[in-house]
Amino acid sequence: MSQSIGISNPETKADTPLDLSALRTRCSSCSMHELCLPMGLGEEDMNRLDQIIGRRRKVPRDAVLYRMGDPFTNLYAIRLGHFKTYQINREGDQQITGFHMAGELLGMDAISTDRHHCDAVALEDSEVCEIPFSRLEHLFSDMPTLLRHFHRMMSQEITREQNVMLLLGNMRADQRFAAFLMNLSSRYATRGYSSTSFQLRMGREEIGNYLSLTIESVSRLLNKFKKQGLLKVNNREIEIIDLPRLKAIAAGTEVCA
Amino acid sequence: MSQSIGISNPETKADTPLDLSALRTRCSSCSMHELCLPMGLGEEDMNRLDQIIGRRRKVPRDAVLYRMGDPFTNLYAIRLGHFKTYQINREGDQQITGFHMAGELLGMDAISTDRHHCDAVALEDSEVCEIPFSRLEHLFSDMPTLLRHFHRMMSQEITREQNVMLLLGNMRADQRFAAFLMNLSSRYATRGYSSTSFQLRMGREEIGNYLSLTIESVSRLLNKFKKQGLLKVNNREIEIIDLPRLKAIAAGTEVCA
DNA sequence: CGATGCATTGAGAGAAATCAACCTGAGTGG
DNA sequence: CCACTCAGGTTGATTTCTCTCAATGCATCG
Repeated sequence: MSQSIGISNPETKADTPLDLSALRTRCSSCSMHELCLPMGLGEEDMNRLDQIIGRRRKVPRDAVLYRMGDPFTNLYAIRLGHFKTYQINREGDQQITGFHMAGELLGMDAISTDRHHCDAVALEDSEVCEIPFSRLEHLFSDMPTLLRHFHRMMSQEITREQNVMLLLGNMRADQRFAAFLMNLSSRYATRGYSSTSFQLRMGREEIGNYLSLTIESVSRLLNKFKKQGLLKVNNREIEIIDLPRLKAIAAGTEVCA
Repeated sequence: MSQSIGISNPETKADTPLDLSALRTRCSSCSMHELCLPMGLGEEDMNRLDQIIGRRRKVPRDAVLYRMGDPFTNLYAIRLGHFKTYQINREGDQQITGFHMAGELLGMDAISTDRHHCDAVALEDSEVCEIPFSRLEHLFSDMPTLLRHFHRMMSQEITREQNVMLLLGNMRADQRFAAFLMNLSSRYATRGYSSTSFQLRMGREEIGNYLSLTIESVSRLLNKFKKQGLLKVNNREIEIIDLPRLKAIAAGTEVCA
């Protein structure tokens, strides 16, 4: 379960010149740089940010990026792939607190205590940029644009969690599930992917855990939505047929008999 | 309902010299300065922070400090009193996202979009310090201690919300309520108040809303805890008798028959 | 091929919601 | 002073949504 992550970076292999590989991993050439930390930075500032980034590392599926209680040294920007974060309570059961995709920042909850407050695990083979927080702090003093965007990202995390609270607090099962799908849909859209056709990177159990539903309930909901012609499902492949109605269900405007 | 807040500051009355009133409202003389934004600042830095703080203003009970959608210009540090923040969904029902007390910062969720994401309402007559965010940002560049603590406070808000997610996600009614009481208890303790005897500043309905329970359930739980000798209740007056057992219930270690 | 992991489907149980009645105390006004 | 209202809180009976338990299906894999 607690698979450790190798330091291997296969990109530095024989036939590729070193600087080319370095180039490929720079912020400026990353497809996420308009969403991620370097958003809005000029070329020079982006280079300075590049220089403090420890390394880009691969995180294989199911590997742990960090664990609750680990000392906090780095933030992680997701370059590629998907992660889940979850907390574990004393009873030993976990609560998934979020699913995260490329362009998002992991680890901000650790700043307050210098220890990570949750586990982060890759849902598929992924890549992250390691951002040493103390070095990032040094940049803040003369890169106000960077600081401002960092604050926006933290604030965004706060509102994201507020929305989950709303979801867990006052939504019925069908609303929750619809809201979950709508959320994925819009996040894929901002990343330039299809908003109506995508693959779930997490299993039913993980969806259920996140939404506080049982795996059975998730299965039943998926089936109900399918029967009502709202979407097509094939294992983890989702195609949304009736986006407006699904939105309406998520909003509570429409009830799903 | 939407009571507007007067600009009145009764402290500038005749027999009190102006600078004395100014002195009384400075960070250095505020009992919360070891919890609040100025934590860890030297005298000089604290003065600089003082200078950008717009005004200290009174917020009467039930008055709205800000409303969802309002443009974001200030953060608010609570000097005195209690607030609730809540979101409203399209169906019109509200979800309380937090109860906030002196020393805490309100409005951080607004940074990401420059609009407030929730309403903030005083639960009792309260006082806040208005902190113009753009002026605060100017201070960051040469007050690293301030910036660092600001980051800690944002991070703290993220972990606070994660804990609520855990609460809403996998706790039973009695656990939620016990966890709620334990949370208040420890927060009063850090503020130098009794951890076992305090007054609830919110009604049963607000507690229920926050914990996603009905008002009836809250009432029954209160009664059950009372019968089991865990606490004494008198309207909003709470006295915790068996703190360890209440903690155990919150943790799920012990079940409350 | 059975084994294993994940997903689906059905029947029954349970925790909390809903509905409804009632209590209590503060405030109001005759 | 007492009757009245009204909001907030309590208590009891019933319902409902989702969970739990159990069986089954359906892929992948050694």
